[in-house]
Amino acid sequence: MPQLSSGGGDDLGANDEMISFKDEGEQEEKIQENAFTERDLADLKSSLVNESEINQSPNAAAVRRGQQGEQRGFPDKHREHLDVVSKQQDGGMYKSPGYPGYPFLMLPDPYLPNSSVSPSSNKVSVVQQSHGMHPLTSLLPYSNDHFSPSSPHLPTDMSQKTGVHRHQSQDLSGYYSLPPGGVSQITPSMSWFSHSLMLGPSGMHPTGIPHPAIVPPTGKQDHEQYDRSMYVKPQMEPKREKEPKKPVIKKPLNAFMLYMKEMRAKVIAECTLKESAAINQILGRRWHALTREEQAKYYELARKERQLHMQLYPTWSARDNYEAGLSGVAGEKNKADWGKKKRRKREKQQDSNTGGKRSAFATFKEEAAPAQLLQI
DNA sequence: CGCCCTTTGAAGCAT
DNA sequence: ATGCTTCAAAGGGCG
Repeated sequence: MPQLSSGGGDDLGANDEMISFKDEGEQEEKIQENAFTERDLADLKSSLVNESEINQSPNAAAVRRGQQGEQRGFPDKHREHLDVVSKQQDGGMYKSPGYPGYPFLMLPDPYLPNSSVSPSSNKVSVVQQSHGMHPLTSLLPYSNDHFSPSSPHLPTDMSQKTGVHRHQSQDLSGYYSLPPGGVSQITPSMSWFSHSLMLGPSGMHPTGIPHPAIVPPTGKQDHEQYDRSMYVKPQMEPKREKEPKKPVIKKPLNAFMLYMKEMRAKVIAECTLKESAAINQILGRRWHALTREEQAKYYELARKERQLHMQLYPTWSARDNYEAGLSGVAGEKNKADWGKKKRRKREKQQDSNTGGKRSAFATFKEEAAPAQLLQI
């Protein structure tokens, strides 16, 4: 996470990051900044008054987030808050989940332990949603009641302590049919997860059907790729003859990623841009413009995804994907590649510090009249 | 073909 | 403890 600016004054941290952007969208930027500064006081107050405003004070939600510093502080604060909340709800987190619509809670009965699952339903679910449509999207728009304990869908024994244990709970395995040894055998990755939740238990279905989350370790995995390879054409892998590569369990999506997934399509529709880098910039700005309450929804979702991810893959570590890289194979070569990548990044940073050449994309941004984007 | 770009946040690693 | 790095998604651009 972006390091919290320790109150170091610049709270518009984004400014630095957005310099080139600012040129283009100065007007909009100003408007937004003003709005932020205006909100600052109120924001500060509200945060001092009650960090649980999310649940308790809808009005406070109107208070928008302030400058970057505070914005950056929020997630942590909020996380604390969420922890508190989850502690409060504990024992009840999955018993009475805050999000009725959360995939976790959307497990269709057929996927519950004693139910049978029709292959067809599985197949359908498996199809990647139209791009930009995160499976979670269906949960959104969230309403306040997303935060109110309510769902009866989950078994009481799903409850857990806030600090989610890394070991497999019996209950879960019951629901997700995790193989006893674990994770290495099931490898849904996160789209994964949301998918799995909607589909039913786990990437590896009780029936043994793999999940789209299981990312083939063949370089950049996109959904299409694993949707196809994992579900549609299981037999269509001529290359695969080599040796079964270890699938990659992907990182759970963080709040912003979830937000992006949901909003991307919308943004793309609103402006005709397709370039992800540009879209992401817009989304980043929009993210900052969200109210705390709005963001809280995503933080909460992300937290739940992480928890479920931990439960599904107790032994998984983000580190696995470090060394494995996108290839999914943790070998010497990949370690080497990893090193290269690392080096590249450092070089890049040095470059930018020393006023290195600008990226082609920067140029694109300037030329592409981002005013259009900024409006969005 | 495969990396880059771009965003934020989580997690791992290095100091 | 703090700061840096990588990786999550996405898809056009580019060498």
